[in-house]
Amino acid sequence: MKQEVNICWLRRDLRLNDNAALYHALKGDFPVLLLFIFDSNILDDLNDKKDARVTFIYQQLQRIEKELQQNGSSLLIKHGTPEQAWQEVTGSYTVKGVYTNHDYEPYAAERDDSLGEFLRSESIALQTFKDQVIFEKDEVTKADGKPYTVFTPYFRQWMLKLNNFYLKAYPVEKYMEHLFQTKPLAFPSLSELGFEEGRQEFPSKNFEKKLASYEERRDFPFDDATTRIGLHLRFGTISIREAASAAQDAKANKWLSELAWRDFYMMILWHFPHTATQSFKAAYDNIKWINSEKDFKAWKNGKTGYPIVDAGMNQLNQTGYMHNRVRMIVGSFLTKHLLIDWRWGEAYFAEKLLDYEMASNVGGWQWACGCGNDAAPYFRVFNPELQAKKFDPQNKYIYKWAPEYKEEKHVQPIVEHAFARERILKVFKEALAQ
DNA sequence: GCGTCGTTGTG
DNA sequence: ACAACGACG
Repeated sequence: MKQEVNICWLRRDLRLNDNAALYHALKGDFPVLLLFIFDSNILDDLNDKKDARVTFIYQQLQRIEKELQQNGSSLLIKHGTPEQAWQEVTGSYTVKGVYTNHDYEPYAAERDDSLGEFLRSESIALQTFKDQVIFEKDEVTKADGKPYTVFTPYFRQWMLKLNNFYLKAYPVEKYMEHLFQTKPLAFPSLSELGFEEGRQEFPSKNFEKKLASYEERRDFPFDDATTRIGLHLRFGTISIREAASAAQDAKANKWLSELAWRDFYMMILWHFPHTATQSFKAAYDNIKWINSEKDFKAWKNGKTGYPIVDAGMNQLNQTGYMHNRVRMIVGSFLTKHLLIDWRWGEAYFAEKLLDYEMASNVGGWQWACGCGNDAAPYFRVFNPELQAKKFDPQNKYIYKWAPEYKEEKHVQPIVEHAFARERILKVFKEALAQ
């Protein structure tokens, strides 16, 4: 005899508190069973079997399972394509309704569209909610209803619209007794999923103490002045509402604006999904990239001969993290000094960054290269030495991550700055004239 | 008919 | 936080 349940499908919202879909599910008419799918469409593309992000997700699910068991419930875990997984779920339970939170990436949007179709054919309602941003796709628009493509006016509107109601937590705790009551369900091991335990150390969720000095110190990569919550926002282990209210309480407007950048890029990716793989400014896809494999390898391995670039790439390779100021420098260097396609850099960050998030990563790379909406102009070429002098004046960051530069004998730069600058100005000008 | 005051709903 | 609504005088 199949049991009647509402399903709440967790994806990038791995928490039981302040969760929009879970709140609405628990207020529905049937007991709520939480579902997580290890999506083979995504996992099969990961080359590293010790991918730290998989380890992180796995740990978070273990924590959620513990919380659910304390409330007499258990997490339903599936492994396979979403189609297969949903066939199994609807085969084992009488699913009365499905609740899930919006995901704005092109793959996710397609996946959820086809789930909606499948559920409709089974006469099951799918209800979806805004959860991972403060304002989503159509909430902050120009007067004519069209999406903003420039951040500054977008942010002005975003701030005008912000009020305490949008920052209020969904009181999920009050409705926990509406969870589906069950003996613990099967919990696969990491190796059954085809993975091994990777890096264990993850940034803490204790970000509030960083807010006071954030604006003043955020651009100095040696300082531990940024909050490092990108990973937690990526997987929803910190609620965006909690983050934004903390920013308001601390009057940390610069940091709040960074949360708005995140909303902005997700909104852009939703309205312009082609920008995941193509330049926002189409003319920039005419650029004749050199795309030297040798130079790309040198960049990846921190062997460009530019201390700040090499230090950044070493930090990324060793920790899965790079300070944002340095992300801008290495991004500018790859695209403008080496004339390598921003997509190559984007893909490398996607592979390495613990806090990888498509909208922000694509947005950041297109910004660095100049081909994005509201991007740095193409003729602004970061001078890596001046950037280092300004933001790492005592070489503390450089010596920490690229100690070889403590030695007197210098590594030969793979390209000379003045030459590279002239070259890129010419190449970009030609491409944009077409 | 109209201003005001409390209540309700909203993400 | 704010708007919409309805009761009240």
